[in-house]
Amino acid sequence: MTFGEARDKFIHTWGTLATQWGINRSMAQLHAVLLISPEALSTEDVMEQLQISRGNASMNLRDLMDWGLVYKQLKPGERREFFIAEKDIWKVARQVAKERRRREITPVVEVLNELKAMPADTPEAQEFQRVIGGLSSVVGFADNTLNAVIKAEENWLIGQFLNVFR
Amino acid sequence: MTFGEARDKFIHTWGTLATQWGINRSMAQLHAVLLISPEALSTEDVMEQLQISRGNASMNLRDLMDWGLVYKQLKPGERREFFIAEKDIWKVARQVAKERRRREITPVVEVLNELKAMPADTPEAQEFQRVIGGLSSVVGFADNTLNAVIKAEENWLIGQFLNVFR
DNA sequence: AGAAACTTTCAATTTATTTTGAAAGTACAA
DNA sequence: TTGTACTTTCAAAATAAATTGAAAGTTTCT
Repeated sequence: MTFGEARDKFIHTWGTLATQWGINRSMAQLHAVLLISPEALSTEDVMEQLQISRGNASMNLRDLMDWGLVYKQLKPGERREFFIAEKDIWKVARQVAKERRRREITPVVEVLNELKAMPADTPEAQEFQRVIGGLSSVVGFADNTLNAVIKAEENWLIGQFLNVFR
Repeated sequence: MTFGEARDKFIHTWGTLATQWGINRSMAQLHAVLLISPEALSTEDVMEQLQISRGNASMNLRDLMDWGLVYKQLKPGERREFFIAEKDIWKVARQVAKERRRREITPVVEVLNELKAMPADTPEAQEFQRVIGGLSSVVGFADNTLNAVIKAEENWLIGQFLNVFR
């Protein structure tokens, strides 16, 4: 396997994983390209490397910046903008955990808490409360796990689950 | 809020969360309906409650059974099939963790390991290896966390992250 | 064997998401 | 203030995903 093949395989694999978890493929692939690039890249660069349009690149780069995963870099004497990815992978993980928690988990926790306040006065309502309660603890676990990632030091996290292996 | 409104809100919220994490909305809503139903439901029942077609119901019920989240139940004297959801929510969580790990995480771990074997003989290849290495440990953490859910007792899991809160 | 009561499949359709590309916008230089 | 070199926006087009519904399949009963 040549380096080019390895790079393409990585970009492809990362895009596939992303779509399976509800993230836009182009955004993930753009991120992958920037992650493995030693230098900052221009919009033209990523357009060419991924064969995507200017509009697509512009919008997804902006989303990546919103997620705190990519920074704009201005080079002196250059009018166009360059982009560079956050290189600390654990910081990337913390950032993703933070955003997904904020956007997706927190709203669900709020709805579940609201629903918990409903009376359990019929068999249906009783079963409903049982399910809401159970899901609350599962979602709470997910929420806490994301929180752990957000707040944790890298070493603590890596160690945290090593015992699971042996 | 009436019970009907609460039920609808739950079904809607669950469907939204699912799509955000790459799971089909109908499948999640079908699951929600079965979860909160005290008795097993027929295909007709769920078709009516969610206003979906027979084909849609049939395919998604099959998927739910493939995921190990729903069981077929035959009633004596009834020709048609009834469906009942796994009621132990932590078992549901274990099952989902197991399936997503198997379908989505494991293949990525394999590709990352394959890519790790590439030489780091140029600046590009060196940066590439740095990224692959970092992602391996992040994906490894996710993999271990899912594994913990899969293997753990409910009580252990709930306790595991309580310290994060205080 | 045939009919009744159901379930499954899948090509066609609909809906949702992503992508494009050109117009509009912005910033700088002359 | 005009031109140049860019970036952003967004309506339209393309693509992907989900859904439908009717035909085909299955099982059970007579």
